[in-house]
Amino acid sequence: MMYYSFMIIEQRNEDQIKVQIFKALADESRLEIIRILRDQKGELSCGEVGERINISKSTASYHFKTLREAGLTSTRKETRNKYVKLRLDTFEKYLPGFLDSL
Amino acid sequence: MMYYSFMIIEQRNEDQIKVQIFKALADESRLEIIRILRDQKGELSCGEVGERINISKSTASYHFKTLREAGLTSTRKETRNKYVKLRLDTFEKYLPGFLDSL
DNA sequence: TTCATAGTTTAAAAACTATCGAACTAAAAA
DNA sequence: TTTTTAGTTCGATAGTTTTTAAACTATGAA
Repeated sequence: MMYYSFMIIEQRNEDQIKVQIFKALADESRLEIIRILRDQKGELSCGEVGERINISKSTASYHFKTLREAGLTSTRKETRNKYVKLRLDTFEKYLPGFLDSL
Repeated sequence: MMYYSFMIIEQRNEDQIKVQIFKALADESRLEIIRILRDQKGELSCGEVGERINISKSTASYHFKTLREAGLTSTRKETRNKYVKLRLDTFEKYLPGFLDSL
Protein backbone atom coordinates (compact mmCIF):
# COMPACT_ATOMS: atom_id res chain seq x y z
CA MET A 1 0.00 0.00 0.00
CA MET A 2 1.38 3.34 -1.02
CA TYR A 3 0.45 6.63 0.50
CA TYR A 4 0.32 9.78 -1.50
CA SER A 5 0.36 13.18 0.08
CA PHE A 6 -2.69 14.25 -1.87
CA MET A 7 -4.66 11.57 -0.08
CA ILE A 8 -4.59 13.52 3.12
CA ILE A 9 -5.57 16.78 1.53
CA GLU A 10 -9.07 16.56 2.80
CA GLN A 11 -11.62 17.77 0.37
CA ARG A 12 -13.82 20.56 1.65
CA ASN A 13 -16.92 18.64 2.55
CA GLU A 14 -20.52 19.45 1.83
CA ASP A 15 -21.26 20.81 5.30
CA GLN A 16 -18.34 23.18 5.07
CA ILE A 17 -19.64 24.42 1.74
CA LYS A 18 -23.05 24.95 3.29
CA VAL A 19 -21.59 26.75 6.28
CA GLN A 20 -19.73 29.09 3.94
CA ILE A 21 -22.92 29.79 2.00
CA PHE A 22 -24.94 30.47 5.15
CA LYS A 23 -22.23 32.77 6.49
CA ALA A 24 -22.33 34.69 3.25
CA LEU A 25 -26.10 35.03 3.54
CA ALA A 26 -26.00 36.03 7.20
CA ASP A 27 -25.54 39.74 6.61
CA GLU A 28 -28.10 42.40 5.76
CA SER A 29 -25.91 44.22 3.25
CA ARG A 30 -25.26 41.03 1.34
CA LEU A 31 -28.95 40.12 1.32
CA GLU A 32 -29.57 43.52 -0.22
CA ILE A 33 -26.89 42.98 -2.81
CA ILE A 34 -28.42 39.65 -3.73
CA ARG A 35 -31.86 41.20 -4.01
CA ILE A 36 -30.53 43.96 -6.27
CA LEU A 37 -28.79 41.45 -8.51
CA ARG A 38 -31.85 39.24 -8.65
CA ASP A 39 -34.13 42.12 -9.63
CA GLN A 40 -31.70 43.40 -12.19
CA LYS A 41 -31.93 40.10 -14.04
CA GLY A 42 -28.50 40.71 -15.48
CA GLU A 43 -25.16 42.14 -14.59
CA LEU A 44 -24.31 45.27 -12.69
CA SER A 45 -20.89 46.66 -11.94
CA CYS A 46 -19.65 46.43 -8.36
CA GLY A 47 -19.70 50.19 -8.15
CA GLU A 48 -23.32 50.47 -9.25
CA VAL A 49 -24.40 47.98 -6.62
CA GLY A 50 -22.30 49.58 -3.91
CA GLU A 51 -23.80 52.99 -4.60
CA ARG A 52 -27.30 51.71 -4.13
CA ILE A 53 -26.70 50.47 -0.62
CA ASN A 54 -24.46 53.26 0.62
CA ILE A 55 -21.34 51.55 1.81
CA SER A 56 -17.73 52.46 1.18
CA LYS A 57 -16.09 50.89 -1.82
CA SER A 58 -13.71 48.84 0.30
CA THR A 59 -16.61 47.41 2.29
CA ALA A 60 -18.44 46.69 -0.94
CA SER A 61 -15.39 44.91 -2.30
CA TYR A 62 -15.23 42.81 0.85
CA HIS A 63 -18.88 41.78 0.50
CA PHE A 64 -18.44 40.89 -3.17
CA LYS A 65 -15.48 38.73 -2.30
CA THR A 66 -17.47 36.97 0.41
CA LEU A 67 -20.30 36.23 -1.98
CA ARG A 68 -17.97 35.12 -4.77
CA GLU A 69 -15.98 32.78 -2.52
CA ALA A 70 -19.20 31.19 -1.32
CA GLY A 71 -20.05 30.47 -4.95
CA LEU A 72 -23.10 32.73 -4.90
CA THR A 73 -21.92 35.17 -7.55
CA SER A 74 -19.58 35.27 -10.49
CA THR A 75 -17.75 38.22 -11.96
CA ARG A 76 -16.53 39.25 -15.34
CA LYS A 77 -14.03 41.98 -15.93
CA GLU A 78 -14.56 44.29 -18.84
CA THR A 79 -12.44 47.36 -19.38
CA ARG A 80 -12.42 49.25 -16.11
CA ASN A 81 -15.47 47.61 -14.62
CA LYS A 82 -16.21 44.35 -12.95
CA TYR A 83 -19.65 42.97 -13.55
CA VAL A 84 -21.33 40.78 -10.97
CA LYS A 85 -24.20 38.39 -11.36
CA LEU A 86 -25.82 35.69 -9.29
CA ARG A 87 -24.85 32.07 -9.81
CA LEU A 88 -28.31 30.64 -10.17
CA ASP A 89 -26.91 27.11 -10.25
CA THR A 90 -25.65 27.47 -6.68
CA PHE A 91 -28.91 28.96 -5.45
CA GLU A 92 -30.83 26.20 -7.16
CA LYS A 93 -28.64 23.48 -5.69
CA TYR A 94 -28.41 24.68 -2.09
CA LEU A 95 -31.36 27.03 -1.65
CA PRO A 96 -34.15 26.11 -4.02
CA GLY A 97 -36.92 28.68 -3.82
CA PHE A 98 -34.91 31.11 -1.76
CA LEU A 99 -34.45 33.81 -4.38
CA ASP A 100 -38.18 34.00 -5.00
CA SER A 101 -38.91 34.44 -1.31
CA LEU A 102 -36.14 36.99 -0.69
CA MET B 1 -51.64 63.74 14.96
CA MET B 2 -50.62 61.85 18.04
CA TYR B 3 -47.42 59.97 18.48
CA TYR B 4 -47.20 56.85 20.51
CA SER B 5 -43.94 55.53 21.82
CA PHE B 6 -44.62 52.09 20.41
CA MET B 7 -44.57 53.60 16.94
CA ILE B 8 -40.85 54.05 17.08
CA ILE B 9 -40.15 50.61 18.44
CA GLU B 10 -38.99 49.32 15.12
CA GLN B 11 -40.21 45.89 14.40
CA ARG B 12 -37.49 43.36 13.74
CA ASN B 13 -37.74 43.21 9.99
CA GLU B 14 -37.75 40.22 7.72
CA ASP B 15 -34.10 40.57 6.71
CA GLN B 16 -33.01 40.58 10.33
CA ILE B 17 -35.00 37.42 10.91
CA LYS B 18 -33.34 35.83 7.89
CA VAL B 19 -29.90 36.92 9.03
CA GLN B 20 -30.52 35.31 12.41
CA ILE B 21 -31.62 32.09 10.74
CA PHE B 22 -28.60 32.00 8.45
CA LYS B 23 -26.25 32.67 11.36
CA ALA B 24 -27.81 29.78 13.19
CA LEU B 25 -27.27 27.54 10.18
CA ALA B 26 -23.70 28.70 9.61
CA ASP B 27 -22.08 26.21 11.96
CA GLU B 28 -21.15 22.58 11.40
CA SER B 29 -22.23 21.43 14.86
CA ARG B 30 -25.64 22.99 14.44
CA LEU B 31 -26.09 21.48 10.98
CA GLU B 32 -25.36 18.11 12.57
CA ILE B 33 -27.87 18.76 15.34
CA ILE B 34 -30.50 19.65 12.77
CA ARG B 35 -29.75 16.50 10.78
CA ILE B 36 -30.04 14.35 13.91
CA LEU B 37 -33.36 15.92 14.84
CA ARG B 38 -34.67 15.57 11.31
CA ASP B 39 -33.74 11.88 11.12
CA GLN B 40 -35.17 11.18 14.53
CA LYS B 41 -38.59 12.31 13.36
CA GLY B 42 -39.48 13.18 16.92
CA GLU B 43 -37.99 14.58 20.06
CA LEU B 44 -34.67 13.94 21.68
CA SER B 45 -33.33 15.34 24.90
CA CYS B 46 -30.58 17.95 24.68
CA GLY B 47 -28.22 15.52 26.37
CA GLU B 48 -28.88 12.74 23.88
CA VAL B 49 -28.16 15.03 20.96
CA GLY B 50 -25.05 16.48 22.59
CA GLU B 51 -23.65 13.02 23.23
CA ARG B 52 -23.94 12.06 19.60
CA ILE B 53 -21.80 14.88 18.39
CA ASN B 54 -19.30 14.96 21.21
CA ILE B 55 -19.39 18.46 22.54
CA SER B 56 -19.39 19.67 26.13
CA LYS B 57 -22.76 20.24 27.72
CA SER B 58 -22.30 23.99 27.97
CA THR B 59 -21.40 24.18 24.29
CA ALA B 60 -24.43 22.06 23.48
CA SER B 61 -26.63 24.34 25.54
CA TYR B 62 -25.27 27.35 23.66
CA HIS B 63 -26.04 25.75 20.29
CA PHE B 64 -29.56 24.81 21.36
CA LYS B 65 -30.18 28.36 22.50
CA THR B 66 -28.93 29.71 19.16
CA LEU B 67 -31.24 27.41 17.23
CA ARG B 68 -34.20 28.13 19.48
CA GLU B 69 -33.76 31.90 19.29
CA ALA B 70 -33.63 31.70 15.51
CA GLY B 71 -36.97 29.92 15.62
CA LEU B 72 -35.56 26.70 14.19
CA THR B 73 -36.34 24.48 17.17
CA SER B 74 -38.74 24.31 20.04
CA THR B 75 -38.31 22.68 23.41
CA ARG B 76 -40.52 21.06 25.96
CA LYS B 77 -39.47 20.43 29.51
CA GLU B 78 -40.46 17.18 31.10
CA THR B 79 -39.17 16.15 34.49
CA ARG B 80 -35.41 16.52 34.39
CA ASN B 81 -35.07 16.57 30.63
CA LYS B 82 -35.61 19.08 27.94
CA TYR B 83 -36.79 17.72 24.64
CA VAL B 84 -35.92 19.45 21.40
CA LYS B 85 -37.55 19.20 18.01
CA LEU B 86 -37.38 21.07 14.75
CA ARG B 87 -39.90 23.77 13.97
CA LEU B 88 -40.93 22.56 10.58
CA ASP B 89 -43.07 25.66 10.04
CA THR B 90 -39.98 27.87 10.12
CA PHE B 91 -38.05 25.61 7.78
CA GLU B 92 -40.99 25.52 5.42
CA LYS B 93 -41.40 29.27 5.44
CA TYR B 94 -37.78 30.35 5.08
CA LEU B 95 -36.00 27.33 3.67
CA PRO B 96 -38.38 25.19 1.66
CA GLY B 97 -36.67 22.01 0.55
CA PHE B 98 -33.65 22.56 2.74
CA LEU B 99 -34.24 19.76 5.22
CA ASP B 100 -34.52 17.21 2.46
CA SER B 101 -31.25 18.29 0.93
CA LEU B 102 -29.34 18.47 4.22
C1' DT C 1 -32.83 15.72 53.72
C1' DT C 2 -29.01 14.67 50.92
C1' DC C 3 -27.22 13.25 46.52
C1' DA C 4 -27.26 12.90 41.61
C1' DT C 5 -28.71 14.37 37.08
C1' DA C 6 -29.92 17.57 33.19
C1' DG C 7 -29.41 21.70 31.68
C1' DT C 8 -28.33 27.00 32.04
C1' DT C 9 -25.50 30.93 33.00
C1' DT C 10 -21.31 33.42 33.60
C1' DA C 11 -16.76 34.99 32.68
C1' DA C 12 -12.87 34.90 30.00
C1' DA C 13 -9.94 33.75 26.04
C1' DA C 14 -9.34 33.13 21.25
C1' DA C 15 -10.87 33.46 16.78
C1' DC C 16 -13.52 35.67 13.47
C1' DT C 17 -16.34 39.55 11.04
C1' DA C 18 -17.61 44.11 9.40
C1' DT C 19 -16.23 48.64 8.56
C1' DC C 20 -13.41 52.47 7.06
C1' DG C 21 -9.65 55.31 5.12
C1' DA C 22 -5.37 55.09 2.87
C1' DA C 23 -2.33 53.14 -0.21
C1' DC C 24 -2.15 50.49 -4.22
C1' DT C 25 -2.98 48.41 -9.16
C1' DA C 26 -4.53 48.31 -13.76
C1' DA C 27 -6.72 50.20 -17.48
C1' DA C 28 -8.99 54.12 -19.99
C1' DA C 29 -9.21 58.92 -21.09
C1' DA C 30 -7.17 63.35 -21.82
C1' DT D 1 2.64 60.86 -20.64
C1' DT D 2 -0.26 62.26 -17.07
C1' DT D 3 -4.64 61.93 -14.92
C1' DT D 4 -8.83 59.70 -13.77
C1' DT D 5 -11.59 55.77 -12.74
C1' DA D 6 -12.91 51.13 -10.77
C1' DG D 7 -11.77 48.07 -7.84
C1' DT D 8 -8.49 45.50 -4.41
C1' DT D 9 -5.57 45.12 -0.41
C1' DC D 10 -3.84 46.55 4.07
C1' DG D 11 -4.02 47.98 8.80
C1' DA D 12 -6.63 49.39 12.51
C1' DT D 13 -10.65 49.12 15.27
C1' DA D 14 -14.99 47.69 17.25
C1' DG D 15 -17.92 44.24 17.83
C1' DT D 16 -19.48 39.25 17.52
C1' DT D 17 -19.05 34.24 17.95
C1' DT D 18 -17.44 29.91 19.78
C1' DT D 19 -15.60 27.31 23.39
C1' DT D 20 -14.58 25.81 28.07
C1' DA D 21 -14.59 25.41 33.18
C1' DA D 22 -16.94 26.64 37.10
C1' DA D 23 -20.87 28.01 39.45
C1' DC D 24 -25.65 27.67 39.55
C1' DT D 25 -30.80 25.95 39.25
C1' DA D 26 -34.33 22.73 39.33
C1' DT D 27 -35.95 18.26 39.60
C1' DG D 28 -36.02 13.37 40.87
C1' DA D 29 -34.04 9.45 43.54
C1' DA D 30 -32.19 7.41 47.73
